[in-house]
Amino acid sequence: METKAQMPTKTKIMKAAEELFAHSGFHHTTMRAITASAGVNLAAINYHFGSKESLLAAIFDAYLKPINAERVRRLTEVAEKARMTSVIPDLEEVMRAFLEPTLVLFLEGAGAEHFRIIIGRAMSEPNQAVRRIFLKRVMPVIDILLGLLQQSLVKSSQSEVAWKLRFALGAMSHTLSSHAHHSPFAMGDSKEPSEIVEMLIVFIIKGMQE
Amino acid sequence: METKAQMPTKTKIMKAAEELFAHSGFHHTTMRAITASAGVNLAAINYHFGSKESLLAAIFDAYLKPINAERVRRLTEVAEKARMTSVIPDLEEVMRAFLEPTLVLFLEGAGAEHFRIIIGRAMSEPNQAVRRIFLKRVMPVIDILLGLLQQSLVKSSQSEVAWKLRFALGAMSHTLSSHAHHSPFAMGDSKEPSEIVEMLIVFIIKGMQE
DNA sequence: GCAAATTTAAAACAAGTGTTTTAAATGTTT
DNA sequence: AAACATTTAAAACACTTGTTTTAAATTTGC
Repeated sequence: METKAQMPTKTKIMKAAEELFAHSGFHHTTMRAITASAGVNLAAINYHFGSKESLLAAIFDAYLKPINAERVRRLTEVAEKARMTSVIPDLEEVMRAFLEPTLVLFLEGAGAEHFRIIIGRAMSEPNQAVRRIFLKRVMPVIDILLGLLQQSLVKSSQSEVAWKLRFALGAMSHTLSSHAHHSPFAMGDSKEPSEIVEMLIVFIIKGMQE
Repeated sequence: METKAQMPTKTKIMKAAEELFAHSGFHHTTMRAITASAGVNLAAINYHFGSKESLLAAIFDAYLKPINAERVRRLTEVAEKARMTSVIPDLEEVMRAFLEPTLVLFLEGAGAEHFRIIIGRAMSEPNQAVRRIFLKRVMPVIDILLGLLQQSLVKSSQSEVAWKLRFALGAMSHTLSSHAHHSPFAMGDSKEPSEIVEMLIVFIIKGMQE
């Protein structure tokens, strides 16, 4: 972490923490490692954020608030269209409304490359506090999504829909958190991020279809 | 953890560790918690296993050795059949040969209920040591599987096949590690484990198909 | 029965953890 | 200039971690 000379301390801390949380996980990343990497004083984290957990929550908010707003906006749009035309919402449209705002994390490698690993791992986090911080920010959107999916998948029971969504979220989170070090098998990196995202969406929609 | 009065200490430790690793993750589970739950002395882990990491490796071996043997047996069978009949291996047969031996962890709830959470989380583990222990035992089978998949998916490039497999493994690992506390959304538990497994396999095969 | 392996108890070790404190210095706002 | 917020330095705090040690007890194998 260089090139953050003129950033305010609070931002320097968040950027350094993102990188370290992504690389080593929440628990294994120490306050001292974060502040050392950020080039600030150890006490600065507690001064600005109150605690290590609140720092993570601040990072989640920074990324998830705009993403969630866009997810809700697009899901509402799909729901509205279905209501107006009296046709059940299209599965592909529903899933794209949820997936695409999330997967921009995969496309804009600039600042999001570390956070996408954090969020990709959050769902299966062993640490309960971390999981709680994550779920609190994601559950409301999942509820909206589930409601729409139950309309789209007319032949599937409520629990079948929920399981299909779980399979889909598993594929997505696993893809988000995949990076070189982490990869069980080297894949020809000939693929552009946009191609990977499109492959994932197609995979999920085909899998969910009745 | 009760009902392990007459077990040897080594077994008591492994069973207690399974439960705690599944519930709280590797890093967050302490040696003192394991030995207390097992009802044995703190020093017993280092006496029998040498270290905390070796204890985890022993747990992986106990489950993964028979599973891997069955996976290799079935994958070889499919490859042999394809060779004999001069027909490309069938995608569904290939994936079932890999998935079904794994997913028995989901069916036989008896002893495997904790380990399936451990293995489901292993792939996205932040802890590098844990990931290394896991990958060392899984990579050889993945290599065989990838080789067969590249024959089955004739229209897909090498990297497309690898990505499809990654999506599939994400869905699988996420399903394996799912349990009540961990669930972002309550799903009507009306589904039998065998139904869930079948839904997952169908989801994956449909998603991978060309 | 004897020797070896196992198990226990209790304590200590060395290192690392998040957090807090005190005091001084620096920056920003008004 | 004065008042306030920010940042630093350095140390300490209270606690937990995996591992090791020493010594005594118990069990097991031959």
